[in-house]
Amino acid sequence: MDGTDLLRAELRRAAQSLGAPDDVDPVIERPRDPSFGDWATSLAMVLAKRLGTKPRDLAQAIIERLDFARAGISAADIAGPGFINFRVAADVFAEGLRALIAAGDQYGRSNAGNACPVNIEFVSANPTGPLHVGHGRQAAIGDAISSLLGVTGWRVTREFYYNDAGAQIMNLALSVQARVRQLGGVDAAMPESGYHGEYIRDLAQWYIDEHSSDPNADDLDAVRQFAVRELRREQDLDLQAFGVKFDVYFLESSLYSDGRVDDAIKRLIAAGHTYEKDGALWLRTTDFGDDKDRVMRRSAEKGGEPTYFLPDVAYHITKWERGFARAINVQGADHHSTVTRVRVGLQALDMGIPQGYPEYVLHQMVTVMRAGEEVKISKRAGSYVTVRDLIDEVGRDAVRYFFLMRKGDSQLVFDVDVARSQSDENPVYYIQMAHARVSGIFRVGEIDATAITGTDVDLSVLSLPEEQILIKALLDYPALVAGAAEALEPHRVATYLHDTAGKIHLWYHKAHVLNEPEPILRARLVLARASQLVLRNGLDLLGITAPERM
RNA sequence: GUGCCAGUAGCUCAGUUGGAUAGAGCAACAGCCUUCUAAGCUGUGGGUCGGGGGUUCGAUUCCCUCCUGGCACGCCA
Repeated sequence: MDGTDLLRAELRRAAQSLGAPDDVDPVIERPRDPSFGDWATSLAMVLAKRLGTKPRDLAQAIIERLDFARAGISAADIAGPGFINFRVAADVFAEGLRALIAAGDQYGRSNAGNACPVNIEFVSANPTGPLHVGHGRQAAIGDAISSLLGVTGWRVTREFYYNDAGAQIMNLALSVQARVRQLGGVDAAMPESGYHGEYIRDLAQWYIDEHSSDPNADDLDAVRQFAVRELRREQDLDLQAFGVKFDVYFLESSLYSDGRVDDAIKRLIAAGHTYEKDGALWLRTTDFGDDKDRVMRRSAEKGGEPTYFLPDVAYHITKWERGFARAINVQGADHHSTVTRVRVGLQALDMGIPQGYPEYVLHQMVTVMRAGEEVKISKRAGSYVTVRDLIDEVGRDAVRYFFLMRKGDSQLVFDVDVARSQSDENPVYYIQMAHARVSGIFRVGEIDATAITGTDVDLSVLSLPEEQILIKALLDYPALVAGAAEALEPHRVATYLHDTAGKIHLWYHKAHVLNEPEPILRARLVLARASQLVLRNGLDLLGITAPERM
């Protein structure tokens, strides 16, 4: 509800009376320059050619057929090549502000999702090391998307998938084993593609401390379980420090232990899209648009094990069968190649899963700069910046905002030195400061903000340009949230908040509240309360705190 | 070679799904604290929207092509 529904309906009616087709859908937007009006439409320019008239003439004809009262406007005029600019009737803003405050922390919510269950998988780091900056970006984006879908009416499950089976885990176990033996004075070699991070040495030491009966780490299975458990614990601490909570932790190993991987093979074979070649079992993914067929199960001489893509398919079958009509995977762009394969694998089952299932939100890589040089992120080489490092250095709120302020599909340069040295000038403080300032009005004035309603207050005295601009921005919030949720783009919220915070600072600077004459005081308190609520709700979506004072 | 993403101010990035004079932050320069927080505000300078074609009333946005950077293309995960 952004208040344009009535206007849109009126425009449609007027256009149709002039011969426009039934499906005409007028685009209504904010004019670039606020002095043009409150809303604008390009309708006349879009329709002019089809109706065989000049844009400005058509605009005039449309205006003449508009019922201003029903559309909730007080004026309409033609500008430029054929725009129609509208002024909203004064009481529309006043009613909007009252509705905003009445909604409180519910302001911005909608019901687009209709309580439909949606699974959002993110982070899903292998338990082979601490979470690095790339995981941080993913955690911030995934959590924010979850929140966005939550407030737009979806029933959200946040899920973390542990790849705790397979070759990488074996690598991890062998790496720890080698370090244990080295600590014991044995000249043990690290595995070919082992993990060289410092934390492996720590793990080895802990293993020795806790397993006195196995000083040489001969029990590889015990080493593996120990390492996975400890690293999961570390990752949990990282996520906790970042304020991210998951509803479900799904273990890849469970897919094997409860037979779902085998089951997936049987179902794919039964569906008839498989064949054997060179001793391996293949899936004819080219039938579904892939550029080449994929191996599902290796040949005997290669071990006869399923390839990674099979548990991926089995895993996504569980999402579908657990009732998630919608599944969203937030992953780094380096996982791009899995998108087609997972979807194609699900299609090959012929079990009615939609073609675009699951949806993917791929974010581009994070480049870390330190001391003017790029830090290569490599778990195996052991050089990278962890999420915990960043949080310790610049704070949780700033890290969250930094990861969310850019579009996911552009690369992100995280300069650790800049983030640290300029933490006081990080944009997030600008937003939080706006919240602290309007909160300060209530604190200093000893006024209960929650008692503000706006009823019985004459809001027409909010006539400063800064006030009109701010009111419009606040009333845009629900549409902004709906758009960001639909596009799965939380950075829009970050951009909006920064923009709106600027309008609040401007207003705060220009217009005093306390000690003003009663009518102005009362009206401005309403605007302060509305500003506070929008900032608070928006920051909450991004997982960022809204301090009352700074 | 193929596919995906990106290229916008000195730097980092937005740009409401094709609209009006392309915007922020940082950096630079000049100002504003007896008044609810100066972590703020005001002003100045800064652009071939990577290049070239096309589509149309209108293109940073859509299509084609080329250039540059990133990622991915395995019986690795």
